[in-house]
Amino acid sequence: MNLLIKSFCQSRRYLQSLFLYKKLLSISKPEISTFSSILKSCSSLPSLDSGLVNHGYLIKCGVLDSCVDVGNDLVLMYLKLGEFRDAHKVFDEMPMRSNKDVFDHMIHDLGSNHAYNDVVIAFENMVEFSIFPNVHSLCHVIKACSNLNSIKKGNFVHDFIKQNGFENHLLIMNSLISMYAKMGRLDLAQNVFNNMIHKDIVSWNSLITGFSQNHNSPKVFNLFKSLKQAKNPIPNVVTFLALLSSVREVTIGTTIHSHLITIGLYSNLQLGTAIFNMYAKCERLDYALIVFEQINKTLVSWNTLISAYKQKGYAQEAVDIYEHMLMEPDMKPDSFSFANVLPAYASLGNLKRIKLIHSMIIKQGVNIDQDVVLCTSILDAYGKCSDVKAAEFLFLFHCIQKPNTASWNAMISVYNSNNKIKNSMVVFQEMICSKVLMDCITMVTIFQSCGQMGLVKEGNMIHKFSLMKGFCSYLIVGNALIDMYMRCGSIKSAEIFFDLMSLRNIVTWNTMIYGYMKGGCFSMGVRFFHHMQLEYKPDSVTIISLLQGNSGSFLEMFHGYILKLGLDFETQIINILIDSYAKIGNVDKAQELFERNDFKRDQTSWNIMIAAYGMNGQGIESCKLFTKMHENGYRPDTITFTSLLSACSHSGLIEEGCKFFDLMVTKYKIQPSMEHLTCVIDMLGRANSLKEAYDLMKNMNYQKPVLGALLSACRTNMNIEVGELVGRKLLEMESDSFEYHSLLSNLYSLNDKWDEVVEIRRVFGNGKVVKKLGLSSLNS
DNA sequence: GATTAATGTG
Repeated sequence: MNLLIKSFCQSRRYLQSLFLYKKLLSISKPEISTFSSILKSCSSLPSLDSGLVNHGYLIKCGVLDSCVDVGNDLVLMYLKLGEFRDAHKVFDEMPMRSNKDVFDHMIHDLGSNHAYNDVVIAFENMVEFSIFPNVHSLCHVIKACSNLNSIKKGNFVHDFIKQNGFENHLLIMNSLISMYAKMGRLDLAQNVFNNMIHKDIVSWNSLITGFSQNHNSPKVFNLFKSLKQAKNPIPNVVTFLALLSSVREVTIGTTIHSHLITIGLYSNLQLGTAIFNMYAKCERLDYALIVFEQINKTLVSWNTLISAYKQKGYAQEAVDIYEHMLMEPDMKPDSFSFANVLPAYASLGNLKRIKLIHSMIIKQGVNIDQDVVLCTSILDAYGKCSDVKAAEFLFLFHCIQKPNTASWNAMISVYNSNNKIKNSMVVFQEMICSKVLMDCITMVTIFQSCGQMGLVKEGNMIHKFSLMKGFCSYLIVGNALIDMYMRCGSIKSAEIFFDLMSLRNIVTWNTMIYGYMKGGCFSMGVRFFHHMQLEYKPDSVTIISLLQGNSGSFLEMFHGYILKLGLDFETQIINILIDSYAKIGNVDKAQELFERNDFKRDQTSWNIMIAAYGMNGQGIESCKLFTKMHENGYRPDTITFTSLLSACSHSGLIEEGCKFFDLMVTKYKIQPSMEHLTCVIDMLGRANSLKEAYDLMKNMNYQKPVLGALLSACRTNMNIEVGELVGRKLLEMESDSFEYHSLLSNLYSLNDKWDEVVEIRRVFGNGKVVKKLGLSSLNS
């Protein structure tokens, strides 16, 4: 029975342990170690009543007089229950206080269990009862304050330290530096550091790391210089890790890299990872890859590589690396790998893989409830692939434990990208009510919501809100604000804010130009284009912005600007020109640019030219170019096939299109995207093979937007058989969708199936369908 | 029993 009680307690089944304990008392006297389990149960439940009863029993049977451990456990129980006076009383009355530092023990216990709040409370009570903590406890308390991010509590501990002569204690001072640094109070950290008479390498490292984590590179390098001048202590691995993460220029990085080779630290695994991460951040993925190949590969280094490629926008490469890693023996992805690769799959629109990873995460027993970062990553991935329900589910049932700023932002962004702006606004309001802090990205995202729906009134209110909170002085927020006003058609408001900005960048100018051109104010757009050149050289985004709206008739004029600026050698800009000429139907000019001898074609150029032929009805040329692209050593990607399939579908090349689709799936292993499937449905629809299309969808797990397209195709083809299958499936997935109800009942009505129309109308309930279809006679 | 330490989400 004693054993069973202990095991119940260990598996956190405290009620059962207490229940069994009561039974045990009626039979015999428990073992000493059982008391400790029971006291733990009382404090964990928590149940003060049971605690008091047990205390009484322990006094009655005299255990407390003979056994110090049980006494300590009793003190601990009262402390955890928040009954500090009782705890102190028991402590005071203990006849054998051989183990005086029960409080210190407890702080150690609580600290190791990350119960930071309790650590601080225990410490405050020690101070109140004049029990002197030891050095170890103080270190725990400092760490606890830092994790709680409470400057008030931190100051309290610091005062205690000053008043009690711990000021020359190296460990404690180092902990204080680190605490202030983690709170972002580098001023206070520097103060502590300056006042230290003896400093060791940890003191220096704590401060340097602090500045490095707060993105203050100049300070990091200055401190390093001082450290070298002081000649003592000698920099170590930790120093260089901080240094490397502050490097922004590849030349400096290379210097450190070679220095590390000279002093023989290069073989250090952590440093190796930090070195190639540094190269990746300095836009030198080529160097990064070389270093990665040189060092011993660990899970961390793989994860870092995936993250580097993903962050630089190379989603396909990130995915390839991840899949390569899976092939390595003994390399099992962890939550870092998943959080890194999910956004890559999301930007490739690969819902199937996202679901697969989600199930892998569950199978591996990773607890996403405890991992906000991972949960947010999955949520966002679903959102980007239009699975809003899955994203909502994750937010509500997993992130809800502790959604952070990023989770909230992700949820707003999910609604934005799926055109559910009303929901974006609701989430934003809920976010204001929650205790989570907002940041610049929150503001940028919510301005996107307003801009997308033209909600100028709301946008204006949130503008005031962010002025109040001080977000408007950040460039990204200001730029988003201008974009919002422009999209809402409030050009005047955008201009006023633009004039007031104390700091602008090229994005600011591009946003203004984009807004003017999109809004049809061509002459203002051109004026800004000229004006910006006093400060910035136009980039590809500027050119795209110029070519917005119905500015096609100005294309030749803009082409002239580009020539004058000498930008006609930049691949990205030529790509845009090809695309623009194609869009106004001048495929010859597009072809001329593409075939120019000095044009450095890239993958995108080929994709764009394939699409250019396609949108002008020259599907056969698209197919020829596809072959040529292949001959030139380019591997077609998902966008190539989007262009190719839509070219085939536009030009009625049904057989070719279906062949390319098979090629894409079987040879290139590319997961069909929504666009691919929509093209295929269109083609099969023309061939009146909608049943085949439906079977294809079955293998794609029925993605809603694609099914919607299929239903439309059925309506066009008057195919009631397949249409019914698809329509019913869609309504099964989203029964309240007006769009699907209306599509299905439209199909029925076209086939004169009026009973079904009425049934659909009855299920949907509010008569909207009928009204929209102009069938008001049925309403009466 | 203790202080700095390579990879993650929007």
